[in-house]
Amino acid sequence: MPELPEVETVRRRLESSLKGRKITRVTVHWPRTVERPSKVEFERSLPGHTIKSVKRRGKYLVIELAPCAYLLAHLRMSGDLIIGKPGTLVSRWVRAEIELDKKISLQFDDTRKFGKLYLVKQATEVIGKLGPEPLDPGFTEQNFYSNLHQKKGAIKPLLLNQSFLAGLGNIYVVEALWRAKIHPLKPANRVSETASNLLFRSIRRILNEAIESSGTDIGDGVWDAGGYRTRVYGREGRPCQRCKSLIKRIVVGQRGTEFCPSCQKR
DNA sequence: CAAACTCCCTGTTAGC
DNA sequence: TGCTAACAGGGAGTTT
Repeated sequence: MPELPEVETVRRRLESSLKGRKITRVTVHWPRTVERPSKVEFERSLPGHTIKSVKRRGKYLVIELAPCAYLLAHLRMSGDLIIGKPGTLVSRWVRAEIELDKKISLQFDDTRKFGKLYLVKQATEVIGKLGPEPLDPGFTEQNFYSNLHQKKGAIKPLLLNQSFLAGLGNIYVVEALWRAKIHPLKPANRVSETASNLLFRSIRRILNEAIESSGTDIGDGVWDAGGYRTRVYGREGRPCQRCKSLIKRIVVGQRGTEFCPSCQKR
């Protein structure tokens, strides 16, 4: 499911096609896909804008427009953005189509309808409360540890909290905790500085590797086109790749959580 | 403040 | 074989 590496993959794929294009027409097929403003406002306001840049913040795609507006997309579970031809839908699940000049169209493909589009004056209206960007060079392991140290809840739900750290979802949190040998239920404030530093580096390494592989191969026909192979996620009952113990699965914060019972101690 | 639950959805799968 | 119910998932919002 699209987490930071998958959104970054989409961003890289779209950037060159979209930059400099002018929006000519917008058609929304599933109104609830547009979170803000209304479907009608969205369709009416967007045409005439030109795309200045295509960026990413956490799991959001941030498209900067001229004059002064932002188009943001959150892919949630099954969303994808695909370049196609105007009027020719790339799948039966296209929820919105944004036609551009040069006869191309940006199509929001989303089987489960959880994805969202936003048209706002300021990007901060949508992404203002996000936590630090894990790959931002200005975000250090010292910053990470001092934030972590103040939290008393379990580490796993904390890492999924987008206002604590932006961009991680279930897959990469499970992978990072395994790599750093930390139990998903371990209270954040009881993670040592050494372990916190290792976790920080594990998160970065996993995200970088996944971006290089164009995302994960997990998913049932949706979002499995990447080459990143998980070591623990989705591998309950199979041997740990470090110690051969069998991977266990528990539920933490209503989410399935695989871990190695002997490598990852509480 | 933190944890638990609800909602939004559909394709897949386990169970009968 | 064919059906139904359960399930997965992100994250905002609500309740405990």
